[in-house]
Amino acid sequence: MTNNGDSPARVRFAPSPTGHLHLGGLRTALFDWLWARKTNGQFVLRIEDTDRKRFDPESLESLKNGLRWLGLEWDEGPEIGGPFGPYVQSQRQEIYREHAQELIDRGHAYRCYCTPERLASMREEQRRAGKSTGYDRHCRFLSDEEKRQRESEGAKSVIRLAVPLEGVTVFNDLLRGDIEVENRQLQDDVLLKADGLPTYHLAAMVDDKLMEITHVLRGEEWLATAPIHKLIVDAIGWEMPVLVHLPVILDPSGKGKMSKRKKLVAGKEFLALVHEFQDSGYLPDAMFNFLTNVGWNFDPEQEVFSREEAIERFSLEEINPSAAALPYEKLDWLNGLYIRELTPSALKSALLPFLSRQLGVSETDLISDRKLDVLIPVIQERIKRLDEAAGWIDWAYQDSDAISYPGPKLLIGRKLDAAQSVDMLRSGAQLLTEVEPFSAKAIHVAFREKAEELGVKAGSFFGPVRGAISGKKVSPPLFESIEALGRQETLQRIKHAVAYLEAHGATESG
RNA sequence: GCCCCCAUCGUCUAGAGGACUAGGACUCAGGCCUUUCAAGCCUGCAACAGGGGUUCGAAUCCCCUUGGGGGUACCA
Repeated sequence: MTNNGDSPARVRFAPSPTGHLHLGGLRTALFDWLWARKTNGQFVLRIEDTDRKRFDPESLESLKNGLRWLGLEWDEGPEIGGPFGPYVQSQRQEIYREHAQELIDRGHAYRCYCTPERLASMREEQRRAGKSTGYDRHCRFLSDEEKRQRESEGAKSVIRLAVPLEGVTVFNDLLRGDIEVENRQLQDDVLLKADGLPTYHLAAMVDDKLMEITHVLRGEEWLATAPIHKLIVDAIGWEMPVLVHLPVILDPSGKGKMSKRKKLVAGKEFLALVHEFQDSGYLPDAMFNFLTNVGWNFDPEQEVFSREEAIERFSLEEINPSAAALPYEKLDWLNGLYIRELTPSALKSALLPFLSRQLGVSETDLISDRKLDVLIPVIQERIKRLDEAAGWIDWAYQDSDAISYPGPKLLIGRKLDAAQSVDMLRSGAQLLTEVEPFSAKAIHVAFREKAEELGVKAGSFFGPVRGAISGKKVSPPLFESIEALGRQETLQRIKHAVAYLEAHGATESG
């Protein structure tokens, strides 16, 4: 029964388009994809749009974008088709209806005429009586006479599964083994709704069979309904696919299932939706690496690995059945690692949309901007997310007179007073008017020599200049920054800083 | 309430009866390096939920308790 990885598996990711894809869903898809690739099988994308009330047309794009972003191309499904289509459940209504009818014919299902109102009041009564809620099977034992009566009245009906009144249902979960549930704990769940559309229970079982799915990977929230699925499959006379219930992903707080809402934990905002991670500048490769190691472990001694390595080693049996919270800090660390491994030009193109948006400069202007070529290599090891780059270099995109100093202190070197700092700035300016070529390297050498000549520490000398050109106390390495800015602009800023210090610095000292 | 699942450092995890003085990673702390900030390197803090069994021997197997999670819809 267990597929150990040699025979090609057919797995499916079957999201319902009711909202944006979140990381839990993406992780399920990732494991699906990994298993399909590992076994040289197929990864099928199926859209479970049987809930007309919650349907959100935009979410379909979000879903597909998320999968593609991570590099999880599907072998069959929407847009590309395949031999088992259609892959959208709303286009398969007739198939479900036939199977529901077959179930009725065989005595495993029945029509229920109960109104939503009756069901609601029934539940209300059950609750009041302190009993557990559940359908009371009112219509299951209707006489033929009564049924004819309802039909002639034109009463709306649903089709419910006739769960055996006694006995136990046993199903197998690959990670947890056999699980037994007493049938009296089960409900006569609805299979076909009044609008003619199936519920998940029916639709998923029918499609998994018809699409020849061998392994079902799904969230643990489905574990409780697995007996129902086993009953349905048994009733039709089919075999169950291998079931693998993936552990739920918890909120960063470790409390409760991760929701699609942003959560504030310890004052920090945590992301949950795939597009949010995309917009924050997480790299697909980093996310792939990260997600693969939640619920499964590549190698306890090796945190970083490629997709190919992951495919090679992945196995279903090794999946950890216990729920896990996402280690966000580890994601940031990994993302920084992947950013550092990029070539400067690859990083530049990855950065373009972020910089353009945050700096207000068009992408085409940025592509030809020489400043970026100098600055990107030096901020590469300083950012963990792509959206952090702008904060490191925004000063280079402001006009010199737009640079505002928060106070004289920024321009005063360590262990120096304002007057001495002015001297430092002037020395620097003098150096910069003469240095040739105007490159980080040459500037560095000149500044070093000057610091020695003046008998001051490098930090005392460089600090005021850094403040002068960037308006910040923390900035990218000084000499690359100066090179990026260019001689004229740098001198301009130093001049401004000197003027500022002379006007405001009299009373201050370092 | 009832049913089901789960349980190793703060977090992600390794561990499938003796190789465990419980390993790795992130975070955090300290140090080195250093023009700020990073990156890098080194060191350190930190866990088998509790109680009973089984066994010569238990983080590993069984039971109970506790804790956490999921389900309890004409949602998926």
